[in-house]
Formats: sequence, structure tokens, C-alpha cells
Amino acid sequence: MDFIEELTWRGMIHSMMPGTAEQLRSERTTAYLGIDPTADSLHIGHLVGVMMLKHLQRSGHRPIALVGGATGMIGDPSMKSQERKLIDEETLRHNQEAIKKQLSKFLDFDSDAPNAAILVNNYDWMKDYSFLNFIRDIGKHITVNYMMAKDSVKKRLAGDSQQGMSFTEFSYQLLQGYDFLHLYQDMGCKLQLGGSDQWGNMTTGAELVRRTGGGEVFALTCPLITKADGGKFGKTESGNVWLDPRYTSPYKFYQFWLNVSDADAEKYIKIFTELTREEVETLVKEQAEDPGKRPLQKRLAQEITTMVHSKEDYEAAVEASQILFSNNTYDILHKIDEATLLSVFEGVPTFEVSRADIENGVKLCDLLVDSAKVFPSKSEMRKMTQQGALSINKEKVTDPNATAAAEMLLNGKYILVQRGKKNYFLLIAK
RNA sequence: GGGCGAAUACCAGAGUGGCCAAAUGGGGCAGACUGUAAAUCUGCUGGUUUAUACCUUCGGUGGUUCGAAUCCAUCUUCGCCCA
Repeated sequence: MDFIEELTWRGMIHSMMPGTAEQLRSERTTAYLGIDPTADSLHIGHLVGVMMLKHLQRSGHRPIALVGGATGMIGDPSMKSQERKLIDEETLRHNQEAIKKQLSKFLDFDSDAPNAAILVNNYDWMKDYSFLNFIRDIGKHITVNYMMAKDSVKKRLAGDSQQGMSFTEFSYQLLQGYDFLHLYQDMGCKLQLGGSDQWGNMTTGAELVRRTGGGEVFALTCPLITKADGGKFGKTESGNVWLDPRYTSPYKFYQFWLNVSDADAEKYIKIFTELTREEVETLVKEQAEDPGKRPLQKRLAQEITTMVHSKEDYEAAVEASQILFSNNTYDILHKIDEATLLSVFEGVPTFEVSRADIENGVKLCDLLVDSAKVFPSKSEMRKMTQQGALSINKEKVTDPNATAAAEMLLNGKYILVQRGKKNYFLLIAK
């Protein structure tokens, strides 16, 4: 199965320029995908693009991951982002290295294969490019009329937009377009991959290549990932879902995928895993027969947690989930030994609290707001508690004036606090 | 540089002297039901030791008034139009 067929059945193609499929069939093609180095970790929103690169490499083509050190400083107007912070070069390099490390779980950077992946940073070729040279060499090839016709620009210029657009933002597409030209000339890159929101920028690049040297290059976009209920994909209460375990623990990461809605599960498993078409179809059938078992979500969570973290992390997450969400958790908690308890709660937010406070019967509202940040404020804590959202060691507490007691300590030092159904906190008495 | 307009809680957006912690919608959180799903229903969504109460908030500052998100002055920021 070639690259295009693969992406097609997975639902990962939104649009492509005419001739793209022919190009990929005719020779080993080099293709690139841009990534903003705004943090030193990727989040799952980046994953679709990364999977595209992975499929690309698997089908024998050469992937380039382009870290947008230069473009990331400006901000793409099509993301209607606020102003960007300028990141200094040291941070940029640090982020670049961290991102490469994460990418290497998906892509082969190091082998001698002719299609080994490459990581580049457009800061390297943009930083010494003077403004004068840029507008002379690049700017003259693209008309303002052409640039204005882009959706991302039109939207911002339309009358109902209360936000103007700076020249900097306007120039963004030219910068990104130049990346394509540069990679084409330097590395023979003939294809750009990206999200469908990048279409305008990508065609500008292709246009630039055509007008400067007459070369023909292509673009292929994937659909933006959505949720069936219209919510934003990849966000949780605590923000983005990161690949870096320091920002999102493997347990939380696993839980995120396990909690995907039925309506989205099939779509996601095709995009974010490498399961074959037959495997996916089998799972879909199982899901239809007994939706309560959630075979799709479980497999999705398994595959992706294992790929991003490790088999051990996945197994630990499953074990923790089973203990936390089983019906007899209360009994388990009181029997469990310390080592198991700690391993289960790896990845669950932990707070140290004073043992003396607990033995003296400190009020829970003080304990859970001041000593441990389970609730943002005492009012909040009171409201939640009255609504039945608070559990201590899996036992519901509904009295906002309740106090702590030494009997609450599991193994003499731990307290399991639960806010709502899915948010767990571990208190350690010191 | 000139003219016009705008700034309200997470977002959008009403409010144009007291009944305003501020309508409504969205989002978010929680509860019930379930399958750690969806849909639905319910509650909450500035803070406070638990409140028909008090405190802080409507771009900043100063003023008018018994009383200001609301009126006045000034500053800041943004948008639109003209040069």
C-alpha cells in the first residue's frame, strides 16, 4: 500500500495539489512538516503531523521535520494567535533538541538508510537573511494581490474582524513559503505536509518555487482533528496533553485516550496508531457488539501510550486505573502495601501535609485548600463538597466542615483524595 | 496628524445613576443516569468559617454624587475612516 492509499483509508487526507500522488509514485520523495518550537515538548496536537511523517518514512520516502524557530517568533495569522513571545536562541536550541528526542520515537533519524529523517530549523537560514535581501529576492516574486487572496488574510481584513493585522503577520506566509523554496533548493524537498489550516501558506511556498526556478512541488494536508461534540481536541482541564512525562504523566496520558468518546474512537485509532485496516475493523465490530467494554479506546490508549512512553509505563497506568476505578477500591486501599500504593499513584498529583495537623483534626477545607491544592478556594471546596464531589479514600464526604483524623491515613501516612470522578490526589503525611 | 468608535467576569455580549457580583449564550467544573462514552436532566462558575451578610471587581487615574460599570475630566490601548 503506498503512502497516499495508506493515508486515505486512515482519513488523514484533507486535500492535496494535483500531481502529488504521481510524484510520490515516481521517485523517493523528500517531504517536510513544520513544527513550532514554542515549548520543549510536543503535545498530542502535533501527533497527526508526526504520524504523517512516520507513514511517509515507512513507505520509503524521506521525512524532514522543520522546527520553526524563525516563523514561530512571528505567529501565523491563520491561528489567530495573540502576540508571540520572542524566544532566545538558547531556549530555541533546547526546545529543538527535546523535540528531536521525542520525534525519534516515531522516526528513524540515525540509520544509514537513504530515507533517514532529518531535522532542520529555519532559524538557521533566516537569522542572517537581511530584510533588504529578503524583500528583494523573495518578495518580488509574490504579489500583494496574491497574498491578500489567502483566507487567513482575508478573514483578518474583513469588516467584522475587530482585530487588525500587522505587517509582520502578513509577511508570515512569505517566510513559510521561503522555507519550502530553501528546502527544495537545498535538499530537493518536493512536498510539504501540514494541517488543513496551513493550506494557504503551503501553496504560497509552492508558488514561490514555481516562480523562482520553475520547479514543481506539492502540498498535502490532513484534516484538523476535531471532537464529535465540537470541543477542542487535546485539551483537558489541566491544559494540553504533552508527550513529555514531566508535563503529562503516563497515567494521565493513558487516561486521556481511554476517555475518548465512542464517536471519536474509530477516527483516532486510524490516525494515531499503526494498526492495520483488518485490526481496526475487528475492533470496530467488537465495539459495536459490546460498547461498554470499549475495545477501541483500550487499544488506542495501549498503542499510543506504549509508543510515546513505554510498555512498562502503559502497564503501570492500566494497573493504577484498575485500582482507582474498580468497585471495591475501598477494600483494596486498606489492604494494599506501601510499595504497590506508591506505584499505583505514580503520576497522580502528590502533596506533603503535616502529620500533626491531621492528628489534631484539622478542617478538611484548610487541609485541601491551603496545605494541598486540591481546590482553588474554600468557597469552591464548600460548593463541591455539598454537591458530593469530594471523597476521602473512596468514601464520599458531604459535610464541608468535616475534619481530618488519624484513621484516614492509609499505611499510616497516605490519604487518597478524590475531586469528582476522575481527579485523584495523594496526600503524604510528614 | 484629523475625525469617529470601542474597552464589562474564561470567551462572546447585555447593562447607560441605586433593585448590579452584574442579564443571556458558549465554554468549564460537579451531581444523577451510564460504560471512566454520548445524549439528557440538575447545580455551580470573584473572594470570605460556612453568609435574606461583608469585601474586591466592569481598561488606568482623578472628580461629580448620599450612591458610579453607568455622569465628567484625563490618560492608555485597540479598531474604522481621512491625510
